[in-house]
Amino acid sequence: MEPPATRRRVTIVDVARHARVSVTSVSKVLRNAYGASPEMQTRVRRAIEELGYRPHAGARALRGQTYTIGVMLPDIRNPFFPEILDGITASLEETDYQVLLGPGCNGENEEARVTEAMIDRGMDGLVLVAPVSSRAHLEHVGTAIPTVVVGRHGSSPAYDTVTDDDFEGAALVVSHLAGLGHRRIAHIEHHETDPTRLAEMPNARRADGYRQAMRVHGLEEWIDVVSTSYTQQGGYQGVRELLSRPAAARPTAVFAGADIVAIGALQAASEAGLSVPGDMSVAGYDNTTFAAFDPISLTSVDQAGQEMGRNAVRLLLERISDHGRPSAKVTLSPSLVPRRSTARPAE
Amino acid sequence: MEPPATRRRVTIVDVARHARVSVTSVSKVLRNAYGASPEMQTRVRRAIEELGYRPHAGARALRGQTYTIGVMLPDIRNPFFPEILDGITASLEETDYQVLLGPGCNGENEEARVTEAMIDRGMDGLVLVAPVSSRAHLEHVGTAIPTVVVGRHGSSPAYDTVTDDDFEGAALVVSHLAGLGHRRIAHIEHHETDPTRLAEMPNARRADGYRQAMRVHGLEEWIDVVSTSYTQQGGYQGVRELLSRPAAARPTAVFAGADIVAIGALQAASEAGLSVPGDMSVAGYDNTTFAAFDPISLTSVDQAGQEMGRNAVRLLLERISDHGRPSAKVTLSPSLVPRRSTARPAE
DNA sequence: GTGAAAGCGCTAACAG
DNA sequence: CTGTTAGCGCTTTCAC
Repeated sequence: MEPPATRRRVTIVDVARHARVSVTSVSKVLRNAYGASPEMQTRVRRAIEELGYRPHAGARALRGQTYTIGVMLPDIRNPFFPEILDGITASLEETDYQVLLGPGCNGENEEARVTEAMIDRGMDGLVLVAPVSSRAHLEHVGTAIPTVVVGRHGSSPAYDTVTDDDFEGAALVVSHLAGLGHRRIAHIEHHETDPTRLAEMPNARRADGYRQAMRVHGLEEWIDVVSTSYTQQGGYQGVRELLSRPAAARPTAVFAGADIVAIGALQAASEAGLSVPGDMSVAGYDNTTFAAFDPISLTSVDQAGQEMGRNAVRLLLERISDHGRPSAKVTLSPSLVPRRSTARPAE
Repeated sequence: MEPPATRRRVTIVDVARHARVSVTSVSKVLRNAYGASPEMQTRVRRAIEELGYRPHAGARALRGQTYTIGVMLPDIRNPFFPEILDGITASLEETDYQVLLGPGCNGENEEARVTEAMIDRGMDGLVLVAPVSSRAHLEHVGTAIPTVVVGRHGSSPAYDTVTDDDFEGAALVVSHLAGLGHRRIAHIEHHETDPTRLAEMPNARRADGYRQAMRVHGLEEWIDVVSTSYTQQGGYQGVRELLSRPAAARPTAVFAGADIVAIGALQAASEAGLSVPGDMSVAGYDNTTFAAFDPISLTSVDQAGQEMGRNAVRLLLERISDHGRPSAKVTLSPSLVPRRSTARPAE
């Protein structure tokens, strides 16, 4: 089966000729720019319609905008991130902007490859969700192109920031569990050593929030953090480690730093013959659809991902239209969603 | 905090000047084109390195390639699709190509918006995963730009195709359940009315495969298809409907057309007080990480998503380098992964 | 083997 | 309000 040949693209010149106007006028109509009479507008729009014209983004990139927003998600498998994405795409739906995503990244090198690819493709703005890159790289990106960093603490003049109050979110979980009567509450965190990330990444803030809340509730002596990673595997290993201890040192409740971690934690508990919440309470973070899944029914912290996405777009569009405006930071408040995976500890 | 000003980009002219050669030579080195001496190559590469030059994709788009591959995924929440994506990105890792994803689509209009945006951005090739668009639109896309359609049956001269043998996959499930002694095996499908999609979409093929396999096993009289959708909600509704029947007409096993459907099915069974597999066996399709999750342990069909992605890239690169080559179709064989959610029916 | 120059489709400065 | 035109950064003839 021979593939059919491709036809030449319709250009702005074709439209201008067909509408019997200049290319400038067509360009103005395309960009809703000032200085095109209503009748000219309708003529041009009709010609565009009739010819099926669409502007070539590459050509636009050389002179102006491409009407493209790049979004970088760290892990497409983590069910929390689609929420942010939904907020972003919904906000952009009625505009001329198009969203394109980078493929999942794990590590600074891949992030750099993706962000640079987006810059090279003349994108008008970037939304970076929970990037792990160094502060210096983020500022490099923010300097080259309007950028919003989502889900990372610490602000910069070079980019805007939208974040959840992870410190408070962790406190909500600890308060909930302490209120149920738990004392030995353990936390499974994503291991972090880099000093910048230790200060800025959500996982580090959740661990800090956990420690602080434990102190506030007078549970200082039970502070118990297991360092693995924010993956299913990390949760599994974390609970295995907790269960390998002498019975008296085992926690009655586990606060997993993310729902995906809680999944692995539940798996390890199940394999060890423990019932949840009978033998052990488990709480997560992100309030993903998985947490709401009835047979699991995981207590979790809701971060309002869509709201984060909407805010990111608002800031980004503001900055695109005014490159000079001072950088801004938006912090949203999380809320706890109690479900059946947490209950009073056994006597 | 005032954002710092952006510097002018390094261009090919800067590189040429710095290396004391012509822009033509630099261009040749960039594209590994014929006609550049080894010493010229090293000089140019050194200049590129020293200046931190990266070619502007928009400018390239006007004359040649952009080294960008667009991937359209139908639903970022379905955990099967990341597998395909992994196969794609892994195959492209060592090349100069960059992958960009379209945001999740639901419906023909959104798909058209995304595919056209990708064409307008001068992408070199497209991988469309389980698109719902009309055949005509797919051919329109395939005519404009090298395209591989993944997970959809029916081939075309305008694009290449990679697909799983969904018909066989469904048969594997039915054979497994029939082998366990089940007679009343129900199937939850994604409702489809469009004639093209009825012939080409995987969900329709799975339903056909189910019916055919039931006949082969002499279970014709128990054929029982519930039409909902390939979502968690669809699975939930499907089982609710099955359970609303008189006891004698209820199935002892349910074949959900996708793991995400099985999730909802399990939820409905759980709410109805049924144990799985004690009171009802449940099987899915896609072998997602969720299926392997121990507390669930869902019997499922493995589609080798990464293999699909790798094949898609291979076909795409072939076609990019030879637009005229006849279109190809690759069909992969699925395999069954039995787990604890299926067992012999109760007496 | 190397380089000068045309031109891809668009935007924006400028002239009318 | 409308049109002419230079030029964005690159690839690609076509001379040399």
